[in-house]
Amino acid sequence: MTQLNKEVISKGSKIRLRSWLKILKTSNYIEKQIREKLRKDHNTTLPRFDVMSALYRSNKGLKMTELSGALKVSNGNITGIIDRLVQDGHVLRVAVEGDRRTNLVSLTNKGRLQFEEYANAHESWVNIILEELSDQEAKDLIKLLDIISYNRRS
Amino acid sequence: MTQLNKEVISKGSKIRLRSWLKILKTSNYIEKQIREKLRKDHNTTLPRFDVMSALYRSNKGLKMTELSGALKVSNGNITGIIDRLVQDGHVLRVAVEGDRRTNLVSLTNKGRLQFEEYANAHESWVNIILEELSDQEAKDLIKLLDIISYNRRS
DNA sequence: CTTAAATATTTTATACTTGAAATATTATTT
DNA sequence: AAATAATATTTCAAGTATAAAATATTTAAG
Repeated sequence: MTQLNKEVISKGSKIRLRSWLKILKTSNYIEKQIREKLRKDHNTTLPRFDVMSALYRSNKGLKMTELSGALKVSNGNITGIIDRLVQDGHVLRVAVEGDRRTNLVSLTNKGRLQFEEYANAHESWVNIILEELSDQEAKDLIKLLDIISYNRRS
Repeated sequence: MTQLNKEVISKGSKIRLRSWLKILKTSNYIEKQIREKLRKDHNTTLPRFDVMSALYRSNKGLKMTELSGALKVSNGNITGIIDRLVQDGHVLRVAVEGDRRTNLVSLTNKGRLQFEEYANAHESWVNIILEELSDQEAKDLIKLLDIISYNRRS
């Protein structure tokens, strides 16, 4: 390999590395603010919010495995989060007749109302955090990020 | 507020929300692959990699508080990670004369060599994951993400 | 100089997170 | 039908993460 080639490759390499570090930094920066808001203003956590969000979008409820699949986390993880949401009265585990392995998890009325509150607050926080981004820039950003996970398995 | 205004605001609102969800999804997607690679190929973890990376860039070592500040994590968190890195022989806690509260943490030779190995692997993983992104797109992406944290305190 | 304030770090309690092992149940194969 | 495979979930051990309390030490004020 020539010296020139090495440089070209190395240059492209670094800009992609920098892109990733920037994505990570931005993501952590936003995530941190949201976690803090959820904790302080609503006494909840991002994982619980995410689980409730997935349940909110489904009518009939979700199985544990469907939840872990949707949020791309481990099965064992979901168990603990659901345990706590059940304690809070936000979520219910319902036995499925015909298959005693499965539980269908769904929001209680309380959980449903609570999530709507969270979701409204969440949307306004995000708008404040991203207020410097124009509509067009937001669209461009989505398009660029789409390139990265274009041919993704999931 | 008129119906039209509501719509305009709501529209802008949603595109920013979608941007954030996309950033998060992309970041998690990449992070997950890197964590898995670090664990399987190098028997280490992302937090340890991050700590070693910060130490690698500093000559004289860093105080615990400087580390937690640099990585934007809690003080108590760093304690545990350093404990494990010390056990591995990758890192050293050196007493600072003149202030017995402080320890200066730095990489051992072993840790320094090890990190260089990690870093090379890391860069090539990132290049593979982001290979669909052209140099120009990578630059554009960075520019857009910069807008978000433009007037950031940190 | 001695109390009070500030700084540096660790400890603690709680919650997340993972992958792997264990359990339980259902479906399939012989 | 009995053994085997597949599916659904929980349990477990280890590591990460936070905020708050506890410790230790240094600095500053009176």
